[in-house]
Amino acid sequence: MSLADDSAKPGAGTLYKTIRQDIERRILTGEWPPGHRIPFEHEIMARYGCSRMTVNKALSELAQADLIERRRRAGTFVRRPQFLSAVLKIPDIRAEIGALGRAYGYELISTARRAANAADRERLGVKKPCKVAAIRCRHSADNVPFALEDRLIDLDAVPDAAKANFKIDPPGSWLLHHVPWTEAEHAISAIVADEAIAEGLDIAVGAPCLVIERHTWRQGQPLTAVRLVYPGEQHRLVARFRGSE
Amino acid sequence: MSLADDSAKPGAGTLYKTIRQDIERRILTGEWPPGHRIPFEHEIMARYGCSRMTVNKALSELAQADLIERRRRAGTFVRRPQFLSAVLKIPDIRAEIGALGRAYGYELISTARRAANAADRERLGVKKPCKVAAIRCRHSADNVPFALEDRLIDLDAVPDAAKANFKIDPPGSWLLHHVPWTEAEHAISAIVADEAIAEGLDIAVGAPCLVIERHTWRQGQPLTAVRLVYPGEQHRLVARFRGSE
DNA sequence: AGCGAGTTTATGTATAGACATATCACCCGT
DNA sequence: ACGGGTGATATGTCTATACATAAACTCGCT
Repeated sequence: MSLADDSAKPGAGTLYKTIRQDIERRILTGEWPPGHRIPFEHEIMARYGCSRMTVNKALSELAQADLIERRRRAGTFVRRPQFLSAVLKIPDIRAEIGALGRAYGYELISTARRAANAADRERLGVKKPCKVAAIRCRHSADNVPFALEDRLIDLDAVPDAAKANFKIDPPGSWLLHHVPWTEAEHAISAIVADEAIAEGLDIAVGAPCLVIERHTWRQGQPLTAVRLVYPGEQHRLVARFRGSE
Repeated sequence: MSLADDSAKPGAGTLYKTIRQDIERRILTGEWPPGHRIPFEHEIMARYGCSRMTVNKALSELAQADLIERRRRAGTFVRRPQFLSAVLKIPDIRAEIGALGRAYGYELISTARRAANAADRERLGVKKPCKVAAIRCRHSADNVPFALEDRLIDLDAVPDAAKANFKIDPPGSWLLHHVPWTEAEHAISAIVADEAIAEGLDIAVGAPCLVIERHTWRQGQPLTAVRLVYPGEQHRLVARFRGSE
């Protein structure tokens, strides 16, 4: 349209991305604070001299990323600051250690297959009787203990797990590559090492440990429950968050 | 129309959502495993009797959610299993306690304003001299200590913080509502309580504690660094992940 | 065989127009 | 004042079409 800024920034290449980034920038710098009403689609389309669908695509993506909220008839608004959230990536331990450039070691401590007792069912969150596999193992990096794992697998939900050989491959890696999941829940807490943990991790009794408990489901059906214990002062979980790439 | 399955599932309401969910279901159940090529857009549009733009909208959203990968000329493919990742929501502590239905208490322990010393600059990650605010405070729930907070704020980046009154409102809440941020990094670890922490949290020396260290930036500029210490056996961080709603 | 140019193809972006739908704002009657 | 009906309006979905672009494939030349 006529104005000098028509050239705009070619930093994006495509129009809708330019629009999206322009709006994102205004939100992130605080120029448009939370609650602020963003111009209507027809205003933006006039401003950039494009069609409504193009504006709509930019705004839809921002809405999908939870940066803005759209209300029919009312308009589009900058969302109140979300909870400070972060994507916590908890990779397969073998891959994690490999990524650190250290030698991965794995040791199966015990394995059992049994009909689920009350404690197993409670832990997995299943009501009906089922068979489970119970596995304990240890991961190490450069021959230094890295984490202890205590896992239950619902063999009715994951029958293939009965055939898998966990003497060589850790169950976490096997499951991640063979079993699709739809929901996962992590709980992170801190404990002090008791005698068994101290011995397993080669640390002092009373040393702090980080505990991650993870439950995984597929379509509401429990698959596995795992408890990982890390030496707390040596291990850190790091999560980084960027406001939509 | 014509085919029996045209009725499909009205569970979505709109066509593109139906398409999106149909594909999502096939991926999540493993019917279309990682690496599998999804039908071409023209095939899907024939299958549902709709226009290409509608199919494209469904696929674009799945691509934005990282469930599929699209390659020109080659087609659309189911992505390999991502890292087991979870969105860890770390809310403002006041809101967190309020959500638990408990009474929030806040106590300012100490506050200082000074030119940043070497340790401050190291911790914030700034190189140039600047002024900082250093705040220590305690959060409690139902009069039971909940967390200790030790925070640095870069006053050059957040000049308004100099005027804020942290005697009544916790700095985390104030920052969350007044300062837009673009990047955050969390590190989670476990420690045992030393004497100062034990006294502050009213727990025993040697008890396990969960530590969250958070750094926040705006456009690469450090804003604040905070260290939160929680009683480790009472507090759990919970993160739940669903495969795109 | 090896290599480069041209062709094909699936996705990527954009358009103008249409109808649907949720809601807010206003007006009107009680 | 209050409640209900009604119209205006911004977003939500969808279509049919067009051209751009990147990458894989084909083919022919050396």
